[in-house]
Amino acid sequence: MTSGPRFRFAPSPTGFFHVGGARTALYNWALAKRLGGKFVLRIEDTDEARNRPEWTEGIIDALAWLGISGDDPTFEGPYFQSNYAEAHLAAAQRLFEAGAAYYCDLTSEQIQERAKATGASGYDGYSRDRGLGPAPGRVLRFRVPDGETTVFDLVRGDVVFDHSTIEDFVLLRGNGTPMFLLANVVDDVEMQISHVVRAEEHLPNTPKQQQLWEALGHKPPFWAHVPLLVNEQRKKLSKRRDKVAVEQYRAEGYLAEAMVNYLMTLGWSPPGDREIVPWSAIERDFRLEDVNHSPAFFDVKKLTAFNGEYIRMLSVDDFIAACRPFLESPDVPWPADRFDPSKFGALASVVQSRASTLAEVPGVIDFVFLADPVLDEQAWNKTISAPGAKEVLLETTKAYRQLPDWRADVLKETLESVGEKHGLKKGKAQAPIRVAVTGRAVGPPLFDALEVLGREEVVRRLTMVASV
RNA sequence: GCCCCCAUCGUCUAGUGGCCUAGGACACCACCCUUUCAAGGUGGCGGCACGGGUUCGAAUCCCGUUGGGGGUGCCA
Repeated sequence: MTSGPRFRFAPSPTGFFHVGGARTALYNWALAKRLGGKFVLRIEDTDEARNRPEWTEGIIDALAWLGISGDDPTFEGPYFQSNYAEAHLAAAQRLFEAGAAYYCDLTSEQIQERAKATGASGYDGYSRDRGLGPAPGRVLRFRVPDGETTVFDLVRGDVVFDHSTIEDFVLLRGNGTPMFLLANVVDDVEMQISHVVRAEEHLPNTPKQQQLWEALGHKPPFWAHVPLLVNEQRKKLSKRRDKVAVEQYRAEGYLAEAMVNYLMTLGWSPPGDREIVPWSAIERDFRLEDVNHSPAFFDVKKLTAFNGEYIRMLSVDDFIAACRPFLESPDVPWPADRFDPSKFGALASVVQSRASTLAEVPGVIDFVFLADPVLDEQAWNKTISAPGAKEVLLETTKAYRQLPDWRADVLKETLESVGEKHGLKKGKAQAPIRVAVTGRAVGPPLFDALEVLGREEVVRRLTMVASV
C-alpha cells in the first residue's frame, strides 16, 4: 500500500505563514518531488484555529503561491489534527494498558514543591508505581525507561539523549485532552509518515517522540532538523519583532520564484558558484545531508536583490501582468480613472530594469497618472536656482510647444541644444524639466516619460511651474 | 540550573586532510558606461572564534575554552 517516502509538513495556523515554515515546506516539497514520494500536509488546528477557517485557507494559499499546490499529485492533504482525536485517545489508552504510561494526580504546584525539596528539576516520577487509574484532574504520563535514545538525524547524524535527562512527560491533560507530542506522533503514525523534516527547535523533543513511536509498536521515521532562521540579533525569527509573514512579502511585490530561490539558499546552496537557479535544478540537487547545521540570518536585502534579478528575467509582457495588481490596487496614488494601461505599457521596460519589488512601481510612474505631480520643493528650489536653469526651462517650453515631432529622440535633441546654449551638460539641462514635469529629481528616463505624457500635458506642466 | 545544537568575510555560503596565498553571492567602496536614478561591466575592502593535540601536512579530524542559539509547561 505504501509506495515511496511520505514527507510530513505540519504548520500550525496562526493567521499568517512564517518564512521559516515556508522554507521547511520547500525542503519537504523538493524531496517529495525528486524521490517520487508525497508531501503530506497536516494542519495542527487548535481550538482557536478551528474557529478561523481563513487561517488554514491562508496557509494553503501561501503554499500554492510558492508552487506547492494541491493540484499536484505529489501533494496530499490537508489533514487536520482534530480529526484524529479518537486515535489520540486510543493510543493513550493502549500505552496505559501496556504499562508504558501511568496516571498522576499531582498539580504543577505540588510538582514544583517536590522539585524544590529534592533539589531535582522537574517531575520526579512520584506516581510511577502508585497504580492510579484515570480520573478527572489526573494526567497521563509516559514512563520514560532507563537507557538512552539515539536520534538518527539526516542533517546532523546521530544525536544521543540520556533518558535520565528526560522526565516522564504528559500525554493526556487533566481534562483528558491529548498533548501536542502525543497527537503529533499518532497523526504521523496514522498517515504513515516516513520523513519528518522540521526546524531545529524540535530536536530536543525528538527523543520523546521517538520513544512514543516505539512504544506504539512502530519504527520511527527518519528525522531531519534544519537550522533555524534568525534575525540580526541571532534570535529565532518572531512575529513580534521581525517581518516573517510570507503574505506580506507577496503583498510588497516579491515574486514567488525569487522568494523560493532565496529561501532555499538559507542553509543550503546549489552546486557550483551560481545561486540564482530555477526550481527544476533545486529539485534535482537538493539533499538533506548537504544542509548546513548553523542558523541563518534572513536577509531582506539579499531577498530584494534576488527579486530584482527575477523581475529583470521576466518578459516585458509578464512584467506588465505582474504589475497589474499593484497598479489597480485601491492604494494607488492616482485617481483610478486616470490610469492608462497603454501609457504604462510604453514605460514598462524602463521601469522593469529599475524595480526591485513590484510594489515600488506605482511610486516611480505616479506622475504620469496624477493630474498634477507632487512637487518636491527642495528638489525644485535646488534645481531652479542653478545657473541657466530658468532660461533652459523657459526656452525648452517654448521649443516644445512648436516641436514638429513629439518623439523621445527629438525631445532629447531639442533640450540638449538649448542646454548647450546656456553651458549646461546633458544631465544638468535635464534637471529643471524633470522636476517641473515629474515633481522629482530622480525617475525613469526623462524623454520616454515626456513622449508618453504627450505635448499638451508636458507643456501645461512646464508653463504652470514656470509661472510660479 | 540541566539537556541539546552550532561556530569560514558584516550577511548567506563553497570547502569533507595537500588543488586554499580560502572561491562565489548580497551589502559596501571606486571606476567604466550613462539622460537623473537604476541596470550592466571592471576592480577593491573583508573571514577560517581561541588554545591544545593528531599528522610530513588541518578551515577540514580529536579535546578543551569562549561565544551564540534552542529546548526544558496540564503551549504548539
